[in-house]
Amino acid sequence: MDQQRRTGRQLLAEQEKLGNDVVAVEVGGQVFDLHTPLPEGTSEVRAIRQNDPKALPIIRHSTAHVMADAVQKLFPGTKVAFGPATEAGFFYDYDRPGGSFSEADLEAIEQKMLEIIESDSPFVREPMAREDLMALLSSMNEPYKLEHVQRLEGELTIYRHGDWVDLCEGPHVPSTRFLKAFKLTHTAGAYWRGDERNPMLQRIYGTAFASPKDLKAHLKALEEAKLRDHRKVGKELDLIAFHPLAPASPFFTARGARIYNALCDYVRELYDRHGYEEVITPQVFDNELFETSGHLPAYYENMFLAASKEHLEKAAKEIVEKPPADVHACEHVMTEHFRFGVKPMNCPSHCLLFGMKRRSYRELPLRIADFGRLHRYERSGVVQGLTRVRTFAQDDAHIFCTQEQVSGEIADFIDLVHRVYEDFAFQAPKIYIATRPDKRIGDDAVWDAAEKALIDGVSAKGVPFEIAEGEGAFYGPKVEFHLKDALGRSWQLGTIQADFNLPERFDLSYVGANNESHRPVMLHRAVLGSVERFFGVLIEHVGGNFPTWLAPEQLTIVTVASDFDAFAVEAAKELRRKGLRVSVDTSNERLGAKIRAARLMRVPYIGVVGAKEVEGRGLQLRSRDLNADVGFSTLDEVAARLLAEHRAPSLRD
RNA sequence: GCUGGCGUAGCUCAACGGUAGAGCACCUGUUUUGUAAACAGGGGGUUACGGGUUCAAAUCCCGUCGCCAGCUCCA
Repeated sequence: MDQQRRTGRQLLAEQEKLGNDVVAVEVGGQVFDLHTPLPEGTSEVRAIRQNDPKALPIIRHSTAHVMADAVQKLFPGTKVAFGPATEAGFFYDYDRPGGSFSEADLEAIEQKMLEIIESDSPFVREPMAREDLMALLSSMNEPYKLEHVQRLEGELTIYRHGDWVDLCEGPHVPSTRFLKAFKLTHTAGAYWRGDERNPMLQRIYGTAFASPKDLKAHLKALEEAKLRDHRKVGKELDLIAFHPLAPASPFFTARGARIYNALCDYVRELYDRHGYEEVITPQVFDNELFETSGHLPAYYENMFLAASKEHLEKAAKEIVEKPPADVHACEHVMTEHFRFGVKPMNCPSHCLLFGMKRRSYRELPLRIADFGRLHRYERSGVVQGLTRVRTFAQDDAHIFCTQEQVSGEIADFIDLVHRVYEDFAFQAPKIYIATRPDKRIGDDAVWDAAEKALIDGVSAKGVPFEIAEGEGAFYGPKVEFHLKDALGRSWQLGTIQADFNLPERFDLSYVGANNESHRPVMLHRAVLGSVERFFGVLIEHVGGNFPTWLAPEQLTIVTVASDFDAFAVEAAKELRRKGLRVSVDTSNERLGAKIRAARLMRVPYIGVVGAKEVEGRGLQLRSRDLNADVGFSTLDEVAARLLAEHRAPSLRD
């Protein structure tokens, strides 16, 4: 090794900074193994120690190698594919001749991994010429790695530990003994290279940390997150229900509907202040609409089609009289006769509405809002609680405006989104700009303009964003606002999308100041996004403890004994007259049991009524959020206190 | 849709080839109660559905439906 290119280990040793907790080194933002020669002339390095955040992906990736080693030792003939570190741990994909891995297999693998870690085998990096590497992978009978190497460019390296070898660019921990805390968590199928046309491999997920303490904390956090799962909490609090006869289609119970409507009413108040007009549009349309909008060509597999008996008869008749040549032709005959489609989005009907009248530039920007129910057919494997359903409503609106108005509308909308998320005490959302997908309508020049409009609009606000390549809607690019659920899964909620395509397809126009006809731009936007999804994420965010302004029941009045029931009922009536949501528990239970019941339902306030309260015409009030008895209050004081929290924070006077 | 797992009372779970059970919830009674569970009694199940194996199936096998974790796809 030449003098100029020393390793991180050598450098740190010279500087007496080499502890036994150093995992790797960082030079100018790049991470190297301790034993890898650093770029020429490097004299300053930063040691990445075990507790450094940058150590985590290294530890996890190295653990993935050890897992793959263990798997191949235990299950000969198993081939390996990819095995990266992820946000929460790592995985490795395998092609196992015998099929999948069981729970028992995972335990055996963990045991074998412990042996490998115990052996304290150094990870060794080895640059290799392409031909040698391909020969090596062929001899190892690793077709996936071989295929991968053919796609790779630049310097190729392998990593060894013990007798195990993997095509890998590193970096890795110095030796297996640095892996001190790991757990294999679950298995899953995963397509090779993420493409569903490819064979499905077996994936084993695991996680690893610098110390057993960190691992334990992580596993505990996962357990706690599970307790917040909106499917569990939503059921416990009697907010939502599902029935097998309506798969992926939530029922909102009376309590859940209260919250649902409170969310919509909240948005309606904002609409009043931001110049939106709410409309109501049909559910089912002649499919000609969806031909025009592009949904049938580009969104067909997500649409529910609807047919009447007459349509079915006509289709049947044609099929009997002129039998179609194949399945495809038969499908065509049927869809030709199934005249109706259930709307999957509101935009087509809003285009119809815009086009029904001669429009003036004076009307623009025209902001049309719609809580219309949408139906989208989602494949059975993708649905999930409230966050991915087949029927939902959005706090949807379409803004028809001039080119010049676009950036102003985007800026206003971003303000609106941030204000709303603050009202729900969410962290600032992560913003993505989703660009043109492969499956799309419209010319590239139009997409160029639309993408530029969004990027300019967001940039003007100075908020950070990332580009999500190819993730746009089929009709236009999107700005997406993402929040995470209790399990750390990220969901798109709000969005604003620039659309130059639909106005074109619907031939929309307005009369300008110059008395000439112009094409409007259309912005699709939603703040909550899907109300269903927002509800689900919100349940998890508040852990079922809905703030007073959303709580289905704001106050439960409980009586100490049945003698006081009459006053309790009277008090509830009086408070309800003031617009509060109040219930009375007159069940034949002891006070403690009634309090417990109300607390389990996460009611923000509990009011106890006994002899003293009847006499003073008030309640002994307990606050859920303060977790304390707040003392005696007259009914007027109770009303004032609750009414102060009765509206969203930003709407309070 | 794909891979794997799961489906027993309203809920949480037991029984894992040999008579379907518990706690909570529910109903009825007793109790009149002061801040997280009073006591007693009672009702409730074609073990998701359909088929098969077996003297015997909740239990084993096949199919359908649904749910869960991922993958692919998306608000």
